[in-house]
Amino acid sequence: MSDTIYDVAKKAGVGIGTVSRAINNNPKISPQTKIKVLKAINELKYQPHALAQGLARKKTSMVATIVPFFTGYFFVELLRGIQQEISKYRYNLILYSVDQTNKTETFLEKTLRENRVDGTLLISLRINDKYAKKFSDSNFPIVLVDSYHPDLDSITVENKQGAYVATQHLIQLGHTKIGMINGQLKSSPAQLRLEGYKKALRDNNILFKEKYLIISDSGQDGFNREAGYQGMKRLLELGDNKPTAVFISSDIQAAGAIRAIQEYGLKIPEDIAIVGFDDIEMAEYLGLTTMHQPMFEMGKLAVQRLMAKISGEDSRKFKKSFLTNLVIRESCGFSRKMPT
Amino acid sequence: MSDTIYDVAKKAGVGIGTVSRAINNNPKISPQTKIKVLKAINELKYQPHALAQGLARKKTSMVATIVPFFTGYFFVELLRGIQQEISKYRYNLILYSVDQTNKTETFLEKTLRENRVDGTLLISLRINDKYAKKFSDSNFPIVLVDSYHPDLDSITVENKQGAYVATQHLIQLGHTKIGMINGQLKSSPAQLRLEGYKKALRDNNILFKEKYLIISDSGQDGFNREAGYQGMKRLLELGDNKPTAVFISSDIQAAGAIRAIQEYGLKIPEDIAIVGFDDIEMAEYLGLTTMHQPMFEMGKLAVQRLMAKISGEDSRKFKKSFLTNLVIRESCGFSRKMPT
DNA sequence: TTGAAAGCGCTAACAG
DNA sequence: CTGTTAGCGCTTTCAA
Repeated sequence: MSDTIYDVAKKAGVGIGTVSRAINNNPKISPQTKIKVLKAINELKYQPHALAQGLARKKTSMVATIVPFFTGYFFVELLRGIQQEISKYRYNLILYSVDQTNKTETFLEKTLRENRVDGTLLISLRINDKYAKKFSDSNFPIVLVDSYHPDLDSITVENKQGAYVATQHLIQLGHTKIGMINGQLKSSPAQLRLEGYKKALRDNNILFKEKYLIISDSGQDGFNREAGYQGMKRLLELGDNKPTAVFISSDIQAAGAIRAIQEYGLKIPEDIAIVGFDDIEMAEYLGLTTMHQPMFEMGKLAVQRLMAKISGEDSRKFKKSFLTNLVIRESCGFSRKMPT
Repeated sequence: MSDTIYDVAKKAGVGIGTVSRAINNNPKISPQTKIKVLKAINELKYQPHALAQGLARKKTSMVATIVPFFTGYFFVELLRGIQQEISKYRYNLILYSVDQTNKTETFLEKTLRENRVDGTLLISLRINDKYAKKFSDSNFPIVLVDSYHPDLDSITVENKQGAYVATQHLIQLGHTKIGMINGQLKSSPAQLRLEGYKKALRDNNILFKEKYLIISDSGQDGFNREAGYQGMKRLLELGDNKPTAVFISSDIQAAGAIRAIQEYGLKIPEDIAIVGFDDIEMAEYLGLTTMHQPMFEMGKLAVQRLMAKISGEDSRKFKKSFLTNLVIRESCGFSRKMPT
């Protein structure tokens, strides 16, 4: 089929070892022969067989990225960052997506034992202690993104701070009846965002009211449109006692919530102000004030850390948490000049 | 490091050939020994080394998917379909993304010569004749999705029909001054959508006016927000002569166009009706009437065809074009009961 | 420096 | 049926 290292060797009139040295920038080769070999390589348009190289080198030049597809579109930015950075290292990305039917662990197991990849990136997905320990013990490179485990490298976002800022923003605007629509508490971002919300209330001497807190129970993890829609409906059914502002723990839920508000014939922000979390692309079109997560940067950093692990340059545990920042649009009553 | 086939063989007290047979469901093995081997495999939690397997079998169990990230979010659905289907075949997906700095051809070359994958899926990206011929000649499995080349398998969408239906819809609503905002004509979807638009006008005895046609010139290929924003501005600057309805060749451009319309203080659909193309998730929130493309199904089919090629079951050229269908929301003056 | 040869871990052909 | 052996295409000693 395609040419092998033997074809190149023959053409250049050298041994295969020499060809290999030429390819791998091995110094143990004279300039002349190197040129000769390179010439043969060019003429044959020879490319080393990736698998054979991988087998011999004991490294694959591939990393796995496991993402949850049901999470919505917010990981796209992350993926862009990952891709861009990964190609700098001349690595390839294998994408595994997890949905309700496939469990994360299948892929973790695969990634760990099949030797197909040199490392893995786990996105927005929980890893249980058993696997965390496995990875940790085996020293197999892994970094968690938008997920946290004490034993592993992780890159996260300041969920608590973000929720605090979001809630604080509502308070500064004069609101005191502030609700929250959250995802399932089994996810740690959901827990932390709840903490931030509560802390902001407390710091401002506003009493936390159970009835103002909605924990979505629809769908996978509650971070979806339908959940936001239902959640807001429940809040609106409180009638005169309903909150005048709501912190919603994801933009996608906020989108559903907006629909519910519209169906009730209410207006945003006059009747009810909302602030979201994530800053997905859609947020701009919804005019949604929200907490921006630097997904692209997180993706980049994740790759850098993973590469440091793979190359063995740096084996220390690494934890980084990015701050989120408030993006003010129209859903809280502010109206800044729109950027195009 | 991790166990090899030799460890299993030793443990089971058989030769490595027998282990291999057990793994690969080779019939030339007695049930008893197979059980014995499988037991050893389980105890060792042995997993065959993917690269070694690939090298020996001359197949990698991986396919490459090359996507343009600048195209926006519409390929996410496609990716979901691809992923879901690919895992049924126990294949892995390598994702390459092309942006302005990397050219498609780098990846095509890689995919073709590096033997890292058994086949490739090219998404929404043009392939030049030279490469098309290369792939065609080499018999290397490739299928184009949302892109077309006569020499290769391709799965597309009926762009012309879609544009026709979209324009026709506007005409039926009574519009006669109908504009179009299109992407760069170098992309074939853009060309075909223009044809469909023109044909609809012609069939209804409406004169095509050059001034009503905007070819976006901003950004990569014109299929982006900014392009839609600028395009709509130019249309609105026509003043009283401006169109009363516009067919916009992608939802993402429509999003930009909507912004422009709002800035002019005009209302949709009263002052100007618009219909988009793609039906990306955001369209629902924009209340955008648009042409829906069955991305998920396209992704599935693409994988099925690719696998048929890889397995050699079917080597005929395959062309399939999916119909798009009109999704009526609010941007044209219809208002159907909202689905939640 | 260079060529030859020994793996990397597996599959498949070949004897038995 | 089963064990042995020869590759798959490359990297990396080891002598020369």
